[in-house]
Amino acid sequence: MDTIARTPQQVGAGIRRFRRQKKLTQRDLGEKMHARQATVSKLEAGEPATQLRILMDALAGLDLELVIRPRTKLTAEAIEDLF
Amino acid sequence: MDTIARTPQQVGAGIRRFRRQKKLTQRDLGEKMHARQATVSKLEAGEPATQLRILMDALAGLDLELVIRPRTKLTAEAIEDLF
DNA sequence: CCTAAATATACGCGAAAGCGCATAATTAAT
DNA sequence: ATTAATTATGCGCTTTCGCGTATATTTAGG
Repeated sequence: MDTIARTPQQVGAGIRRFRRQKKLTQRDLGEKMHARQATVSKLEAGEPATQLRILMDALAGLDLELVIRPRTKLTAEAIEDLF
Repeated sequence: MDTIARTPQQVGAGIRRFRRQKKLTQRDLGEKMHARQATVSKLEAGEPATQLRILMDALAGLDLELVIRPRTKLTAEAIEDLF
């Protein structure tokens, strides 16, 4: 359900997962957050220079939020999530 | 303990909170993540154009991770965290 | 108080974002 | 197989990063 992310790639993958779960296209999400489809594409690809604003706007558009917390010891299940 | 973030400002505030908890200066964190003290300053200030790479490097430097999850209904306690 | 430490801010630079616009390339559906 | 839908990429442009370097400004200690 929740997604753990430690790299830009994992952040992008998480966004994509939730977007698809809500049956939205990149264009749909882009409109909600006033960004181009191409920008959503780069975010989901894990482009490391993506701006924080883009990430937070995407999260808002998907009704998601971030939690910042100490790194957890990875369980077998969590390790799967990283791939 | 964990920090909820829905805006760049809240992300920055969370980073700052954890950094101070670990008794690190912006310079210390900057060295760990190969970034300037000034860059850490902007991240913590919630500069919305901060790059995702900078955020993830800071989290790694503080041994933190992100969780992406559906927005929660805010409890009284969580509301406090947002300020 | 005074000073040292920590944080915020500034300038010039090269690199790259996100933009509008447009089009490949890939995937899904019939 | 075809076609439609979705996603990835490209170009020229403006904007802003993060960098090195340096300096205000604020905060914490003695």
